[in-house]
Amino acid sequence: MLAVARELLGCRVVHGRTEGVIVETEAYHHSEPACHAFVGLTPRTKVIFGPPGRAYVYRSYGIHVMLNAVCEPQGEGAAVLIRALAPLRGVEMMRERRGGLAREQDLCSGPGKLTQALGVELEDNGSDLAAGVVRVLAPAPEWREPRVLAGPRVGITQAAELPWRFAVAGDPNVSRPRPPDPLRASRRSRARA
DNA sequence: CATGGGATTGACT
DNA sequence: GTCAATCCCATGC
Repeated sequence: MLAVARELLGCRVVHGRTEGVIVETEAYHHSEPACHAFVGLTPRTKVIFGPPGRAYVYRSYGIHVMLNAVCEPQGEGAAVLIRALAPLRGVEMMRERRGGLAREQDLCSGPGKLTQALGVELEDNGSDLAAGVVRVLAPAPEWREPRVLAGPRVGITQAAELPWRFAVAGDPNVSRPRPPDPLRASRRSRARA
């Protein structure tokens, strides 16, 4: 599951004529309390315990739609939350859906933002990410093996210490707060000293 | 059937 | 930095 969260970085998400490159993910597993599947098998968590390669889509805080990729074999509750994309295609459509924002890096820089920009709906819950309305495709050559930063997950109160958030280093579309980049940090401390 | 919490965002101070 | 918006669903009476 952690390997999947890393490998999804650089992959593309396609919905209709809109497409983006995944630059930030978070892993969740039924063995830890931040995961919806922690409570066991219920109508809500059924998809997370189901076969891998499906979309787990749900509404958060009554407002935002979240998109996850289910992983691990059926019976094991694990999913990777897709937290940010680099817009690739259909940028004008994304802008319209997001309310005409000017900056491209504000279109998909958060889990609720990217579903709004792509038009992902709650009805996409349980759909096949290889053949459904929402698809995940292999990375383009230039997005293979990006430099990856890991850090604690965002916006949770349970199991907050697990470093299960992954982001492409230096990408402007990564949501805030950004995981610290060791290279930049060392340069800054050198400049200060 | 009523209640409460949550993997967020944007507007405001 | 704070705060409200807003709804699905698990849980408890």
